[in-house]
Amino acid sequence: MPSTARIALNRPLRRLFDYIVPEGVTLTPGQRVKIPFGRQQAVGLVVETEVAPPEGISLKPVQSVLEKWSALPSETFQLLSWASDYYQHPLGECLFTALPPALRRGRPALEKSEDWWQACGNGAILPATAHKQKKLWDWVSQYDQGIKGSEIVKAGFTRAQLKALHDKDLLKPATTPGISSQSQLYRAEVTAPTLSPAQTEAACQLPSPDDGFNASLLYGITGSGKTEIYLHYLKKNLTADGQALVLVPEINLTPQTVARFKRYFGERILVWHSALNDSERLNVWLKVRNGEPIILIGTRSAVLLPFKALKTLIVDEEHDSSYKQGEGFRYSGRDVAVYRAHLNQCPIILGSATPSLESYHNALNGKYRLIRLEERAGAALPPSISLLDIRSRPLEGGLSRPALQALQQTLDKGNQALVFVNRRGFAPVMMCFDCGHMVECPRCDTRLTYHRRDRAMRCHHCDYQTAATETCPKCKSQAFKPVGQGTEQTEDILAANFPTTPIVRVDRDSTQRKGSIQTILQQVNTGEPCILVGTQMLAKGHDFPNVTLVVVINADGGLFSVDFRAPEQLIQTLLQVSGRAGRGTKTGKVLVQTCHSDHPLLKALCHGRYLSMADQLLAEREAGLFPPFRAMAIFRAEADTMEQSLQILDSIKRLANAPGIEVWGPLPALIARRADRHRAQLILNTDRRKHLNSLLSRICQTLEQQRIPKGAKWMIDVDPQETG
DNA sequence: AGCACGCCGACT
DNA sequence: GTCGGCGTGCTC
Repeated sequence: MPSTARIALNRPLRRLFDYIVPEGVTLTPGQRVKIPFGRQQAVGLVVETEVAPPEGISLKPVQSVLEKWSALPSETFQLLSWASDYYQHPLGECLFTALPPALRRGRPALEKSEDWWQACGNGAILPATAHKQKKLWDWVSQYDQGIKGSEIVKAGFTRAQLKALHDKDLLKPATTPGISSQSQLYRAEVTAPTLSPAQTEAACQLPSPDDGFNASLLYGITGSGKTEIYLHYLKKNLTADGQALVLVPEINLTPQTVARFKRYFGERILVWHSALNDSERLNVWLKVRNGEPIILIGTRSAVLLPFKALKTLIVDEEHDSSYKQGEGFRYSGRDVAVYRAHLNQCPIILGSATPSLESYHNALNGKYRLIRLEERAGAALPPSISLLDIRSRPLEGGLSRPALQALQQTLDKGNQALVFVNRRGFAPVMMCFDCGHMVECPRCDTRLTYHRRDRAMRCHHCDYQTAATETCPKCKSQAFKPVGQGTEQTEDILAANFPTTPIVRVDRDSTQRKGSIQTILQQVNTGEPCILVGTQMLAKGHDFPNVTLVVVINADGGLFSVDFRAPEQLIQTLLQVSGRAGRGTKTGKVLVQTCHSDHPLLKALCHGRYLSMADQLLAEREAGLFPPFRAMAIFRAEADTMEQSLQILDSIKRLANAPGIEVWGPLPALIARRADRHRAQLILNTDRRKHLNSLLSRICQTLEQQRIPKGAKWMIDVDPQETG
């Protein structure tokens, strides 16, 4: 009697499909197979073997087995199954995200561009005139396991000769799996970095790898040297045959960061990020899968890779919101990393100068060990932060007199300054002072941002743009003016006030135009006096040793937001950007312009104690019944009309009626219409996470059975980052 | 997600 | 009379 295997496909289906396992074939979970599916053929991943065949369905047999080994070793397979259930995303799609694109498409698991060749047939049949081809055939023949195409080219043959022999069936692609050469010696001779007394003390508190699962929250203020601690930890604790994963936000994965790790670990360092092409991804994936003792520095999705010998995890800037995937399989890279460490019984270090309230809460309740590093490396002191009340003060490009004076003084001393503006473009709104008209996006419920450099009006929520006009498009009045500040405007005002000083603007627009952020920052790296103007981009991951003054144009945006995470995010951003000041031996100063200088949060900011602010914010979260005290999930819907979206969510609300589950909504999203799609959401909130998970499971299963109106879509977001 | 089957408008 | 629009139904 033939056995039956349950197989997952890379389709948005919350179900699996059963196939007959051919005689003489044994399958294991995570193994790649080719299967017939409807009229097509597809790549599948084995989920379960020896299952009872369903009744009344005639099963098709597995067509072929792509490799003998499992693409997803058991620990990785368990991790992905857990994530599929936790985030309520179809198992098939979750499993396939752990494969590089080439393997998803059913390509062979061979080092790509590293094509392998084997000799076959008899080279003697070649005519005497083809002596070069004969030579190539003889040469390849000596390698029983096959040889890489690149080696063939290196040996002085051409691709054309290779192809000629392939056509004559004298060479064939090698079928050996791409198990490449095992461990070389990796920079064992370079010793761990020297730590300061404070760093040493922190490092001593980190767990030994033999302690099994152990999560540490490394709270290290900016400039305290967390990276040295990571390097030191890996150097001291990672054995020669172990693998390690260092997760970083995309923006922090710079050549400098990688170079720093390579100084200590040489070729043992590999990277994983969005800029890799398919063959690079495949090659890294194979090394990870083969258990080569690598240290992988990667962004979010690296946490899903099939490590064979993972011994240590590090999540740098663990508070960073980019760890949460914002679409499709909406997992949190940080949270999956913690679960992975747990599965693997290995240590994990979460590092941040501004820990997330979730992680901090876990540290307070003893789940994580809290390690504090509140001293800057070297002689540097933390920057002093002060508020600048701008009520009834005249502003120029958003800058008050005292701020301009402070900038002047900084430049006079030969130092650099940074001006933080939270909006790109020239002005976030164009308004007519005669008829009151404001230019809106025709597809979204938003205003168009004025980009003066390009004479364009752009929507920052879709790709709409139109030419800017001199007069009001509605009443043709001349009294048509920009309202509010953007980076372009601040740049202009600074240029007018400091005509001899270089002004360097850093935002998505300027970096897109001039290539990388690195090129733009060359100017700053000279150390000569200059003023940096920019958005969020400046707040993360860059060191500016000569910047001694940071001016924050306006801090009030996040103070009264409807999003419960807004205050936390505001404080984090302000502290991150403050951390740019006074990195070298010079003490930094931060001026925060605000209309609410008596706001408790901003007052606390001046005392610069992040954890005491976090305590305060946690108390507010607890009072408001928000995470991390409660579990939260959001159903979102989008459709051609708001009625449709609300209707879908209303039907979900009926399904969600269960004891202990609070349901808020449905309500239109903060930006209700985006790219002509009408969006709404339904919030589920509870103190019973397990209960919520099984409820979500039932709802999603039911929803999948129901048919949804044509243009409409629903999605589920567990532990949402954004509630707007 | 694909992909086919299936019924209604403008073309050789 | 056909080509093709995308509605809906299914994939072991």
